[in-house]
Amino acid sequence: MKKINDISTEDKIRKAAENEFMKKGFAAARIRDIAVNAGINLALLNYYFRSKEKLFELVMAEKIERLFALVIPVLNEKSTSLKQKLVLISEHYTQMLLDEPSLPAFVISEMQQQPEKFAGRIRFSSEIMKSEYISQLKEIDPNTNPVDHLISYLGILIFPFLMRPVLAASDTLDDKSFKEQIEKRKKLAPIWMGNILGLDKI
Amino acid sequence: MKKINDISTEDKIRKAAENEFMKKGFAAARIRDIAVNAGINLALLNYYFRSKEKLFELVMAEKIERLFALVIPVLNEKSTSLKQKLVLISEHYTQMLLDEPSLPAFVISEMQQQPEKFAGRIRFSSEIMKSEYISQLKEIDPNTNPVDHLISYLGILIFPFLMRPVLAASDTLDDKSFKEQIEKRKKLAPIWMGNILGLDKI
DNA sequence: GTCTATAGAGGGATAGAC
DNA sequence: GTCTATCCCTCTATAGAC
Repeated sequence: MKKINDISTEDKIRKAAENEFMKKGFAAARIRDIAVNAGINLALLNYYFRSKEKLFELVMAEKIERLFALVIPVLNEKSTSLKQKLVLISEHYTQMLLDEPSLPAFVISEMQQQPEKFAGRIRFSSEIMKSEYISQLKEIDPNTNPVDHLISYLGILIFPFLMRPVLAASDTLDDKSFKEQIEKRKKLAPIWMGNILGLDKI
Repeated sequence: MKKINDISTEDKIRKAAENEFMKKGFAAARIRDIAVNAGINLALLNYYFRSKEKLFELVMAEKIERLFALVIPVLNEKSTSLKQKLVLISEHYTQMLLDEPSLPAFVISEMQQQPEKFAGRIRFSSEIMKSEYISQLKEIDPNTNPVDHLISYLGILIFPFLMRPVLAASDTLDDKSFKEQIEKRKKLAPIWMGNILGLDKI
């Protein structure tokens, strides 16, 4: 038992596991390294979490939530206009991604490599189809495909973070100028999406 | 020595390596499995390619080329309009991605996990900045950021393939309906990008 | 060029003392 | 709860016969 203000051993391991898995992915991650970075040893890690797999699933569940659940409350909000929703989504995602830039690549690559693990865990379009956002979109254009548009919007917002290694390899793109570029895109993205949806024509 | 029409051992290994690396990523891939799927054994694989690392780099180099180089000739073409370039990019990428749907997730995740290997290999924005596409874009709006727009466009085109496991997990999205959706997006994407760039206002 | 056999290292997991 | 020591398996890579 630790002092109340101390970080519990369990949380230290969890935190170290996040770093390791996010940096190297499941297959390349070493639970030995997680233990060292948590300041404990291998046996104790297994005492708390039973196996590498179980520890990974815990981390992953939280990351998925963080990546996808962000958008749901915004889409459901009754008091905001479509335009406002676009602005809010851009702001929320940009902030979260600047805080955790490698989150999308991590989730995407693990989803690709072990889709079994995600079977029950993602409820995406069902929640979206019932949202306020859909109603507002249908008002503008009854034939529109809302999931399609949302994918495009998330692509615009998230893709720069996936391409960052490419940009960094060709340009000399340091942290500062990347962040500047992202801040500009944060403002532009809802306008672009408005153009796609034809919002200015109303 | 094989018959001329036979696939050489080297190519059999290469092909099997592609499958294995694309499916599991570098860290989880097993050269034993590559050897088995190539119809040979482990020792022979090392005889041809020296090491797992070297084999991987060969595969990766080709995949990067396939993913990024596709867009360069289109951007450089002097005889096509901006609108036509958008259509061509959409068509080329859609066709390539339908042919090899897991290519982007593979490249992105390996880039993230081992950026060292890509240092010299990607020349992206330098080639783009000199292209015909840039001149045409500057005519419309001298203040536009062409790399930014290109990232958005590639995001729109590529992101659905990265999200596919998500879509498959929530909907029941089979191969056929995914392909239909992509074919629709192929036609819509250049229009959307035209809206973003304000092409219809000219 | 192609094989069998094995060296050699590293990783996940557990036994058992404290 | 936490540690040290170790088991045991799997993987890459190579030696050496054919």
